Amino acid sequence: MLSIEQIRRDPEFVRQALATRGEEGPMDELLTLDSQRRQAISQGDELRARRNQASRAIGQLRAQGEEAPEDVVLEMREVGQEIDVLERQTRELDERIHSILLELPNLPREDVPRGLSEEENIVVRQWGEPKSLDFPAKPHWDLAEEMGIIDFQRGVKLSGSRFYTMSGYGAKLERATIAWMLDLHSREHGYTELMLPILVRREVMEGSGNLPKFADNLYRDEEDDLWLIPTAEVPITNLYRDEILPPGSLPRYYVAQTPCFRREKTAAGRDTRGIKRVHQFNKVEMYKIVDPETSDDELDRLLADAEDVCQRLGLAYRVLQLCTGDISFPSAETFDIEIWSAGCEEWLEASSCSNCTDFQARRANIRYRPAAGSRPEFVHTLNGSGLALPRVIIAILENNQQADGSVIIPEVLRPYTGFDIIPASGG
RNA sequence: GGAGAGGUGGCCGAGUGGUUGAAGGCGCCGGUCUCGAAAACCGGUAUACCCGCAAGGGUAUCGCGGGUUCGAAUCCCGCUCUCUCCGCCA
Repeated sequence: MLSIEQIRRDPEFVRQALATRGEEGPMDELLTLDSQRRQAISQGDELRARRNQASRAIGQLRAQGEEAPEDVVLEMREVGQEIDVLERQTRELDERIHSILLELPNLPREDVPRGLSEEENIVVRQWGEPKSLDFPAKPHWDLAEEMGIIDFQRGVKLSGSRFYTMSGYGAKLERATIAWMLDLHSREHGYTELMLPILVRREVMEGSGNLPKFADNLYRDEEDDLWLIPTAEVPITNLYRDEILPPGSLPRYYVAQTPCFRREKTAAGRDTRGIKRVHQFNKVEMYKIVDPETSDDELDRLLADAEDVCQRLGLAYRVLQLCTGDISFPSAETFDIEIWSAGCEEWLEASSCSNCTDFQARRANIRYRPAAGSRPEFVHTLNGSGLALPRVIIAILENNQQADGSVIIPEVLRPYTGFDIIPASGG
């Protein structure tokens, strides 16, 4: 959420920053509502002050055994009604302002490349060479099906399109990869491992920025109004909701594996084959809660931690800096990591690392106290996939496939899988 | 799902209509004392909003929302959350 103070102070700046994302900020409306709101508050406060004064006087009279003067009581009764009216006005104005603010995305950092579509994203570096095989490379949907480690048909039978099941070596590979990633981040990169609820309340979704704007991409349990998380970022963002973290408690680094649920309504028809885009997938997510001063540096390190995963797996990748129009709703700056996969011959987005600055902190009201006795300030939050499993599995299968239809397991995973090759018939 | 109890400041805990933002204690910060520390003593210690250049002033907040009243932490109603017991259950 953007701060109304900033909008009040420099509406033109905010308008232009939003424009770089292709968003129109209704600044004039906001400013009008804001000034009306402040006026209503002012008047209400004044009347309440009067009433408090009168009531206190009555209290003193009563203490001395005297009656309250009739005319004062009558007058205050009227004042009370005026206060009610002003309070209702204030509440309405508050709600209108709030609902507009909830729909506005974060402002991009200064150095984010300007641009309205993904065409303007910039490749900032590449690691490794895209693998080319000396035999016809199969896409994973063929390869995995032939091996018997992914069953698309039966996934559809259970849950509909874009669901799948894994078995045997495939299921073990995914479990091993998750465990290895969690160990890497928690043991070597300094993150605290979390186990989290994957069903959350409505206000939790608001705090992270998924509601109200992106309700159509979420699954929901109507009866209890619980929502299935699209990423672990959602519950982690809200861990410290409405709290003031004491001095010395930042930075905090977290890592968690959760299933992620996305309806992908908007993407109907895209990537329909294989497991690249599905309704349920596993993801290892890294998350940081940091001092605002440090968030730009923290983003670099977050990205480096995600890159480390690719490097150790021996997956060639490139890092993209997303342009203003392509960064996600709560993000001020985002780098994507795309890994090369030899079968579908594509760069697959396996990680997205974002600095959300104080955007989520404002929504979720997460603050910290820089020093004992000082005023609370909003924290900065960052998140990054470390990594999304299906696309890593795709890349491992497609890049490491052999001419005989088997797949070599990356060395770092072998202690976790307990096997170093998936035979051509591995289900 | 059934029955009961309860939600007060960072924590514990008092408070059933009138200077209660809220006693007391703990914790924390500063000071005195000390070579230093502890103890003791003294002082301070919520958040948000509004007006103001500032100094300062005002308002709100005792789970949330509504009601009664000149006035509500205190009374009434609804909701919510937590705990205990029973039931169910991996």
